[in-house]
Amino acid sequence: MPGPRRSITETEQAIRQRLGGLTLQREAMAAVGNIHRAAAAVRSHLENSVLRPHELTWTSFVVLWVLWIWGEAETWSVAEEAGISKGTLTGISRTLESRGLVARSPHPEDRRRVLLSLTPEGEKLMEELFPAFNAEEAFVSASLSPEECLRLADSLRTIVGRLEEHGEQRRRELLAGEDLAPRRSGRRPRP
Amino acid sequence: MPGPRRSITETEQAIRQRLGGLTLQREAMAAVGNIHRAAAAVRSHLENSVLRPHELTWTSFVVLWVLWIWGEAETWSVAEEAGISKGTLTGISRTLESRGLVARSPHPEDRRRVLLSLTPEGEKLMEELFPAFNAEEAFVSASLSPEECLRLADSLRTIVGRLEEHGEQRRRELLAGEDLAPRRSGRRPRP
DNA sequence: CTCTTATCGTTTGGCATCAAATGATCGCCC
DNA sequence: GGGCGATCATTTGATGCCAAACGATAAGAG
Repeated sequence: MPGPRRSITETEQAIRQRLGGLTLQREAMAAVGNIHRAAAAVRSHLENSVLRPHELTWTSFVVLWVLWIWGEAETWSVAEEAGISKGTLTGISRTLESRGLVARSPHPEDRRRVLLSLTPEGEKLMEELFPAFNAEEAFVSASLSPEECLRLADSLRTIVGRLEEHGEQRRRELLAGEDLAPRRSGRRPRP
Repeated sequence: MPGPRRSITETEQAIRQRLGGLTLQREAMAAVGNIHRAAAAVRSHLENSVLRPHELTWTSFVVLWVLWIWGEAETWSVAEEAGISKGTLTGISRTLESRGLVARSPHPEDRRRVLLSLTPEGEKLMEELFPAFNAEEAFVSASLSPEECLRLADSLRTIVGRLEEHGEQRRRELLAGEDLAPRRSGRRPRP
């Protein structure tokens, strides 16, 4: 563990000094700033504890989880439920299929679509893994009371819901006047 | 926008059905499950609104932010403050340096270390960009009252603090008996 | 001084991730 | 039933990201 670490409180004091003159939404800044930090910390902890022996990443676990909860489902729906893009899901599900945890089958009525489901081994893994995963969820939030956990979850849901509902329009408004440089990422059109 | 989307509440009903027989920490699950979701949503919104015209990712913005708040700092400290690994910071700071936003200078007393700081252009950018960034932080959390924002931030800080304090020991305990396969990622020892 | 050990930042390998392009297939209209 | 646009999963290219290996330097022991 490296030496002198600045506490979060110290950080916020430094911010206050630096921004003393500016009007700003301090509450919003505190909330948003900590969401990403907490997400990274929790993800790292879970990947390096319960998921590590099974060589699963956070994302591949979430995909298994979605299939466990919802049963057989179409890929676009799994991607949305897991919060990843369809392209990412293609890679993840290929990996999980090669490990025998996930099965892919063609949609009976539409050959463009693909259905994903857990194999029996996948089910077995989740039945064994999920209690351990949940125990770690409990560990990371053990300093909060159940009521605080629910309030936390509720606030986060509110934010997600707001972005799902109004985010796209907001971005359109903000970027209306801009002419954006083409993104670096993404496939190039063939010449 | 794709068609029938399952609401979060529907999801949680399905979970209850699937896990009806298992004892589990539902509050913890709700909290952890939503942290990652909210973080991804917020990050995506900010990258695709205020950060997009400046071609900054979330992470590179955070690095600029840390340097803006703390001034000149050593790389390990910036990495920790930004919540990324040293290796990632190397790439980020190289990019930011090539764009003239960040300067690197050798430590006066130890030639292994490197000091990072904002260039005047970097400073100028942050003075202009931060208010817009903060306005979007306010937008994403506008459905919450200031008190709810503070409570949210506080709960998240509690989780981060707990993991910083007890996470490593917990992982050691959990993995004590396991013999882990070597990780897929990471540099290979030369033969 | 020489040797060893610790500690920097950087490099490297592998996966995750996204968005746009792409090809396959479907639905519809005439 | 032939064609045309919409919609699906996949491919592709670039970047983000981590952890371990690595080279350079510092600090300590004898």
